Amino acid sequence: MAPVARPTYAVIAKAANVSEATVSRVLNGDESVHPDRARRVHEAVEKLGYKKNRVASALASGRTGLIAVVIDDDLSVFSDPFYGTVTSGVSRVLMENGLQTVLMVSPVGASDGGVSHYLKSGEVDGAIFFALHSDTLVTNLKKQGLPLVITGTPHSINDVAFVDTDNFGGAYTATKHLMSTGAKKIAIITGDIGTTAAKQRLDGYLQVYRESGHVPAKGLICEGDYSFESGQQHAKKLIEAHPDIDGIFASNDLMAMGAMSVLQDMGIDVPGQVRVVGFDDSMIAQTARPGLTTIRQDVVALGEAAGSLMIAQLNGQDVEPIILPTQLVVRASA
Amino acid sequence: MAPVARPTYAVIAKAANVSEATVSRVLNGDESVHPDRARRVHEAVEKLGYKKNRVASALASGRTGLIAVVIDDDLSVFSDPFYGTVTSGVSRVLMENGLQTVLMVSPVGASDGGVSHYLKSGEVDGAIFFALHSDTLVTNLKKQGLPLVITGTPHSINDVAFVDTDNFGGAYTATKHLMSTGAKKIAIITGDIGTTAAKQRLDGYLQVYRESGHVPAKGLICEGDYSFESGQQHAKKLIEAHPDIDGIFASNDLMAMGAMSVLQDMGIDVPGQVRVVGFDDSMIAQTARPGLTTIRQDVVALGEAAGSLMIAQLNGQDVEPIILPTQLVVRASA
DNA sequence: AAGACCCGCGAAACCGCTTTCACAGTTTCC
DNA sequence: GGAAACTGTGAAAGCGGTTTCGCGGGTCTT
Repeated sequence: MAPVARPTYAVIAKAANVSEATVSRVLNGDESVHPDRARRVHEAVEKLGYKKNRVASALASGRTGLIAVVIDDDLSVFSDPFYGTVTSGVSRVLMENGLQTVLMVSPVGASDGGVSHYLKSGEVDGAIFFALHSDTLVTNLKKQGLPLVITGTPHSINDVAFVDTDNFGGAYTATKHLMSTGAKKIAIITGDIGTTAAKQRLDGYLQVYRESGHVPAKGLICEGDYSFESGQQHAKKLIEAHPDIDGIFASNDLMAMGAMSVLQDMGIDVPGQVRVVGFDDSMIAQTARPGLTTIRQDVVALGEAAGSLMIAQLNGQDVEPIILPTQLVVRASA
Repeated sequence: MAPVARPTYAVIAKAANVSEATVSRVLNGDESVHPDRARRVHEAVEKLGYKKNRVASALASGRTGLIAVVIDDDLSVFSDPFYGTVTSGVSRVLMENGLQTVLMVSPVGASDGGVSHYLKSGEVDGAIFFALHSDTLVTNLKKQGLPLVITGTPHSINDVAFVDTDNFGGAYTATKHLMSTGAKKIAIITGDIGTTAAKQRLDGYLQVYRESGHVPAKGLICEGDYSFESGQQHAKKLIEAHPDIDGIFASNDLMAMGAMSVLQDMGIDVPGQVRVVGFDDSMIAQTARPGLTTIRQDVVALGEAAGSLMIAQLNGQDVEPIILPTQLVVRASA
């Protein structure tokens, strides 16, 4: 396979006139080697173009230099750029620290099955999960001492590192913005309420109402599922039941777009009659007509945060959850 | 780290009362072991919950079970869901074949640098590249005998496996559709012409003209760069220079959306006065108003094809490029 | 000045699996 | 009936690093 046999410690050791143990020490940054010898080793490495065999290194040391990124197949990996974007952020940070990203797109399910086995086999030094419906696998791995990071706030586990967007704050800002532009009767179309993100966004919305001293009228809170279609359906129902609605906060851009399309079809002016705010600041928010006012979350930064949390854990540091701020992006829709 | 020491061959061998060599044979599907002994091994494996240590296996056999997916950092990884989607398709196929995906998002550049080193170090059994600007690294690796697959048609290399969408056919269909719905003067906004995909789509467009016996008027061919803004700019210029244009084929949905937004701003009816067709059938095509007529490419299938081409090569089979068909999706814009 | 320590370094064991090699025990063939 | 050709199997030598252990020599104590 490889046309040129790559040099090994044996070769370097001979060239530098030291033992293999010393080569190992030098290459792993052991300070206790005499500078002269260290220099000789470095020169030999340089001259022979030596590159450590990571596999052999992994076997001997027990550290593979691989971090798994596990994406549940249930999630809408195929339509939502979110996962790819976060993962690229993760990957970059890991790479800068000499680690590689192993991507596992698979039904995660119970604590057996392929993914689980793989993770338990010690073939990775850590794992980064995306928001999962079940926590069992994670608790399981946690018990095994595998460094873990979760992207998205976990349901029940509280002793595991995680990163998330400030969903509450973002939703709060969005709703507040609707009010401050004059909306009085504001509906919310939530995401799949099984996700913590959807719950937190709903809470942010409710908080604004609470502070205003009012209570959202019955039926103003609709449970969507993050899809375009659910945005359409709920918008329709909302308008029929409450023709005087003047604001809609959708928990993601896609549902916001669905809602806008229905409103426009019904001849309702956006933002004249009804203001609409989404969440994500995805591509569709930018290309929409009218441009969709929305809450931007920095998805790359989310991935990078997840990566650094992993690095920190591998270095034995204690880690705190990271919550990233959001930003209101005002366009034409509200 | 691991709370429970995992069993090794030594343990299995003792339990099954055979040698370690035999355990290895059984676990690697060597037929020449007596069924009774094989059964004993399997029972021991089952009972002790044995799982092979892939690292040790990799060291001894030289096969890591890892395939790299290399995405050039130049590419718009962050905005375009394309890469994530393809990669998830790749990952699924590889996983089904007992391989893992190592994701490398990095500036690929010359034939040295991190990625290059990693790939040359024999730490992966193969690599899948996304369309790259430079072919040098690939030719280099090819020479080393590393199994390679390229997603997207490569520029110059012709002895390397690749998968691609039928860009020519898709563009041909798109343009033909514009003509068949009555458009006479059809412009094209191409993608970054440095990419083969953009070239092929342009060729498809030209082919329709050629067959119609006409020649596209000067200035009907604009070189965009796949961005929303470039769609806007070129649409504006086109309308100003040729007010009688009645069809625009944009090489991706994003530019098509840019064009549509400009047209609408100028008070030009789509599709009444100008018909617009995009390429990709991305989310924005579905959510656009009017819905964007476009060419669907099956991105997941593209990834799966890349994966299978890799598997085939690892099995020593000869492989042919795979070109996936496209499909016209008619919506309101044309 | 002698014992206690410390430091830098090499020998060698080890990580867990794969694969070669040789050896009995058969079977096949002339 | 004996040489030749197989067959199934275990012993052992790797794969290429990491890490423990102990040694020789220098430094510190007292």
